Amino acid sequence: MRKEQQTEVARRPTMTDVAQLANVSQMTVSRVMRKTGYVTQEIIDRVQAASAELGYVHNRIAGGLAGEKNMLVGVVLPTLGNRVFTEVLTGITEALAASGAHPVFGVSEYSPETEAALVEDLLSWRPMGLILPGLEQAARIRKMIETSGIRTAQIMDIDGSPLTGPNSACFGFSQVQAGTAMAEHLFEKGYRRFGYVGCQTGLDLRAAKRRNAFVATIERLGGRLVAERQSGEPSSMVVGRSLTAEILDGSATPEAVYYANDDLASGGLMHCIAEAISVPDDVALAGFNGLQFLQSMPLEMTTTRTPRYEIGFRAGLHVSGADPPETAVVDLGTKIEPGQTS
Amino acid sequence: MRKEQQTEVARRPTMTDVAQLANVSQMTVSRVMRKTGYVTQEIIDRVQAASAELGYVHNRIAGGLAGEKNMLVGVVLPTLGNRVFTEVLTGITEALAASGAHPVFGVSEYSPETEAALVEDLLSWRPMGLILPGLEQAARIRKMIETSGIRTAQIMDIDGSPLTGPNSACFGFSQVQAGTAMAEHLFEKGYRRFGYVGCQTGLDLRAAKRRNAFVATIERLGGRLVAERQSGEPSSMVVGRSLTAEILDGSATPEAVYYANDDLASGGLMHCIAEAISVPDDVALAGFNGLQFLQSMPLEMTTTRTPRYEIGFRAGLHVSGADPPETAVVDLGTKIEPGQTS
DNA sequence: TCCTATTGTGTTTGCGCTAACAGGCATCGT
DNA sequence: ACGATGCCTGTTAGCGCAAACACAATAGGA
Repeated sequence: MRKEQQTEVARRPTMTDVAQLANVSQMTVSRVMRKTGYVTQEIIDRVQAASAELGYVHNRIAGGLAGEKNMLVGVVLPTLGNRVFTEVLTGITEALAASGAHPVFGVSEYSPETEAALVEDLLSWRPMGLILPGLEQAARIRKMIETSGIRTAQIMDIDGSPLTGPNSACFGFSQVQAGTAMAEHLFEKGYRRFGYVGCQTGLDLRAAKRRNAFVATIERLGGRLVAERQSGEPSSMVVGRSLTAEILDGSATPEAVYYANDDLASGGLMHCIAEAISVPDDVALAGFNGLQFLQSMPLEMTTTRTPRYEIGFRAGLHVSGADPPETAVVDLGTKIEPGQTS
Repeated sequence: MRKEQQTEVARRPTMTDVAQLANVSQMTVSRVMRKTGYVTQEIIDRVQAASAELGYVHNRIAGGLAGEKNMLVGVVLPTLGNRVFTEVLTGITEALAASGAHPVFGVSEYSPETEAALVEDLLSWRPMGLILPGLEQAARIRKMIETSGIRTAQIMDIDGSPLTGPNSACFGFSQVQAGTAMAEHLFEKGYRRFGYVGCQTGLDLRAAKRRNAFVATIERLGGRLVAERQSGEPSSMVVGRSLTAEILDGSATPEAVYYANDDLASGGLMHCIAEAISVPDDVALAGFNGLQFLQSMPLEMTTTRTPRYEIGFRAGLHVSGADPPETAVVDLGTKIEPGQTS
C-alpha cells in the first residue's frame, strides 16, 4: 500500500519542472499560465511546449492558497428532481463559465440541517461566492456567511429578510404576489370553489407562501377553498395525477385546482384526459413555473411563468464578480400565462 | 480598492488563532478538526469552543496542498436539460455525500472541445476523481487523465474502448444492445415499417449508436426504416411533438416510431392525443430511458428502462474511493418496458 | 523492576504556488 | 547626455495546513 501509482520517480510535474525544461524561472511559468504580466512570445512558446511535453496541469489548489482567490462557487439546491432547479443551475453554470469559475454544489433535499452542513462544507473550499435557495437560513449559517464576507446570492424568493451586507444580493420574485395574481386571475374567470394540490408539505417554504397568498386572496374576494391535497413525496407528474384523482373523487368538487407546480398540474391534466374529464368545463387547472414541456401538452396549461434561467444567470454573475446590482433585492418578476385549462 | 472587507485587523481566523485561544498547538487543532490521532475529550471540547467563538471554518484549500488529497470530484455532463443526466447527477451527489466529497462540475453541451477544456480545468483542482460521459474522449484528455493517475469513471456507455489503468472503470450499459433489443421487440409485435425521431444530430453519440443498431436490426430481420426526422435542437417534448407531426404527415407513414428518448416520445404521444391519432393502432411509439413521468401519461409508453441513478451512484462510489469494481467495465443493463403504445 | 506498547501532545518542515519587490535593458524626450 | 518610462525576468517570502518525527506520560506484562 505504500507505493505510488507508477515507479517512485513518477511524481506529478510542477511549475518548477516546467521551468527547468524551458530554462526560465518558475515565476515566469506562473506568468505564462495565468497570462499576466509581461512575457515575450518566444518564452511563452517555450514554456507552453515544455508544459505540454510534461503533461503539466496548473494546480489551483496551490494557487488558491498563495493567491487568496479561488474560482470556485458554492451552490446549494433543494433538489435536482425538479426541472426548475436544473434550469437555475444551467443559468448559474453558464454565468460562471464566462468567468472561468466552477460550481461546487450540494443538494439539501429541502432540509435546513443538511443545508447548514452543506454551507459549512462549501465554505471550507474558500469559494469566491455562494448561492443559496430562499431567504430562510439558520442564524448560524447567516453568521458564517457574514464573517466570511464572501459574495452571496439568495435565489428564488424575495418575500422576507435577505442577508445584509455589501456583498449580498437576492434574485427572485415575490411568491406572495404570484399566488395572489393567480387567485385573482382564476376569480376573474368566474371560478369560486377552489382546490389546491401540493407536495413536500412543510418543506417547500416558497410553495407554502404561494398557497397561503392564494387562499387568502380567494377568501378575500369571496371564493372558497373546498378541497386540498398535499403529499409528502417529492413533486412529480405521477404524484400530481394521483392527488388529482383523489381531489376530484372527494365530495367537495372544486371548479378549479391550483397546483404547487407544473409537474403536478400536468399529472392532473393527464388524469383528466385518461378519465375523459373535460378541462376546463368540468374542472379548470393551473400550474406554476411555465416550464417549456407544457407547450407539448394537448391543452395549453394555465400557469405562471417564472424567470428560472435568469435567476441562475444573474446570481452566477453576481457571485463571480460582476458589478453588484443597484438594489440588493432584484425582483425578476413573473407573468400569468392564461392557457386553455382555465 | 486596497482595503479589506472590514477593518484591517479583521482577517479570517486560522488554526493558529484557534490554537492560541484554546491554549494548544496548531497541530492539535488540526487533529480535532479531522478527528484523527489521539486527543483527550477535554481538549476536543476546548478546541471546539474556541473554534465556534472565532467562527473558524476549516480551510481545505490549504489542507489539500499540505495533505495531497482533496475531497473534490470533477464531473462533466453533456447537458442539464435532460432528466437523464440530472438523475445521474443525483446518484453521484448522493454517493459523494456519503464520503464527504463534493462534485465540481461543468456542462459540455455535447461539444468535445468544451469537454476537453473542462477536463483540464477540473483537473487543475486536483480532484480525487473524475466522472466523464461516454467513452469518446480526445487523445489529449486521455493522456492528461492517465498521467494524473486519478480515479476515473466513464459513464453511460460501454460500447467502445474505455480508459485503461487500475483506477479507471466504466459504468453503463450497451447502447447497441438496447437499440437491437427494441428493434427485436417491435418486430415481434408485428411492425415492419419503422420511423426514427432523434435530435442533436451528430452530437449525441450514444443515441446514434442506438439508432444504428436499431436500423441494422430491423433491416436484418426484414423490416425497413421508411422515415426519419432529426432536429438539431436539444431534446424536449416540444421538439418530439413537432417532429412527430412531420413524420406522420409525410408520404411514407411508419407503423412504429422509435424515439431517441422519452421526452421526444412523450411529445409524440401528445401529438397523437391532440390529433386523435390512435396509438398503437394507427402508429406505435417507443421511447428510451423509462423516466418516471411516463407513468402519468394516459397511455403507458413502451420504452427501455435504463439504470440512471445507479450509474451515477456507482461512479460516485468508485471515484470517491470505494473498492474498485471487479471488472473495469460494469454493465448495469437495461430492460424493455412493453407499455401500451406498441 | 524494567521493558514495551499505547496514548497524547508538540516541533519542524514543506506542499506548489503567487504577491511584492528588485533589477536589467531598451527606447524616448529634452 | 541623462533621467524617465515602459518592458521583461528573477528573487524572496510566505499562504494555512498536515506528514513525519520526537518525546512525554501512563498502563500493562514478564
